[in-house]
Amino acid sequence: MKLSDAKLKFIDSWGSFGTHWGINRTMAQIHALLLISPDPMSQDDIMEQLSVSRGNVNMNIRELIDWGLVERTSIPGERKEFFIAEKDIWKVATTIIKERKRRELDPMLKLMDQLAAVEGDKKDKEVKQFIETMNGIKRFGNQADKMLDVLVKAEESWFVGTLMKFFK
Amino acid sequence: MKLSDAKLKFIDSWGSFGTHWGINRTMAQIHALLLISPDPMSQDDIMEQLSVSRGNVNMNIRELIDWGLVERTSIPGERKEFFIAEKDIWKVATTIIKERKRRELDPMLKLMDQLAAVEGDKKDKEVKQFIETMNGIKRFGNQADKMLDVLVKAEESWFVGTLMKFFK
DNA sequence: CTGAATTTTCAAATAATATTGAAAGCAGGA
DNA sequence: TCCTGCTTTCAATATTATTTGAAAATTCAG
Repeated sequence: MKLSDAKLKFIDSWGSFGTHWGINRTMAQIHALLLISPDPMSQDDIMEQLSVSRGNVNMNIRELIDWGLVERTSIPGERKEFFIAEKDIWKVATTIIKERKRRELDPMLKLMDQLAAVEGDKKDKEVKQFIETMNGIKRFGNQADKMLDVLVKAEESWFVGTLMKFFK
Repeated sequence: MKLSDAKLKFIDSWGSFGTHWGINRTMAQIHALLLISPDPMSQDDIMEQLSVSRGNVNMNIRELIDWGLVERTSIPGERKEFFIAEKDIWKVATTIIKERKRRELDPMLKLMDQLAAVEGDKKDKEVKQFIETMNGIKRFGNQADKMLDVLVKAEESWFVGTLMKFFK
């Protein structure tokens, strides 16, 4: 397969992969494009490569920066802004985990805490099942939370070396 | 908070939580409803509680069964089918992990294998960065894959007891 | 300060996705 | 077999999410 085809295929797949995980297609595609680009790219470069509008690129780049996956950079002599992606996949993954945990898991667990305090007769099977479900989610969520914290803080080398050996 | 309010809140939140993870709102809501229901529910029960159409309930229930999160059951004397959700959150989570791994991670890694074999001069920085990115994703993906396999096979008690202690 | 280059915003248009509901399908009882 | 109650399908419709593009804002060199 030629590089140009492989690039297209990768960008396309990373895009659909993203949509299955609640990330919009263009954002994932821009990320893919920057991941495989050895040099910084401008908004115009991205617009051209992906055939999307300036506004779209602008918004999604901002989002990527917000997530900590992309950063602005400048090229001496150029007026435009350029962008570059974090290339270390381990860092990419831990960044995403950290952000999603903060944005979604943490608030969810907070809510479960409130809901587990529902009033009502704990002998009533409706009430009982509800509380049990909330507690189950809380328990699991807190475990996941702790585990992800450790994972995110761990160095890749430590993680791979020690944990993998431990695991089998 | 009253049980009725808490239920609504939970169903609603589980629904939006789902949409952030590539799961459709109604499917997540049906799952939520069944999770907190101590008794099996029929399609009609679900339609009524969530105010959605029969077709919608039917399709999403099928999907949930497909995922292994819900199963059909019957109530003696009743002609209708009833449905019940797996209540053990640990099992729910490992089922979801297993399925998503199979449906998304595994195919992605297979693709990366193909793409990493791109033809072209490995001295060329475009080719080099592309291959490095593919390899990075593969390496990470394979680790995640192995780790998730262990996780999915592990018993909750073992996992919590041993791994958590290890993790500190 | 001026104006050209660049970036940002956001209402409107478009595209993608989910939902409805009526018709078709199916299973069991009489 | 035919009827009845229930389930499934799917084209039409509605909803939600994404994208566009032109105007406004910003930046910066001269």
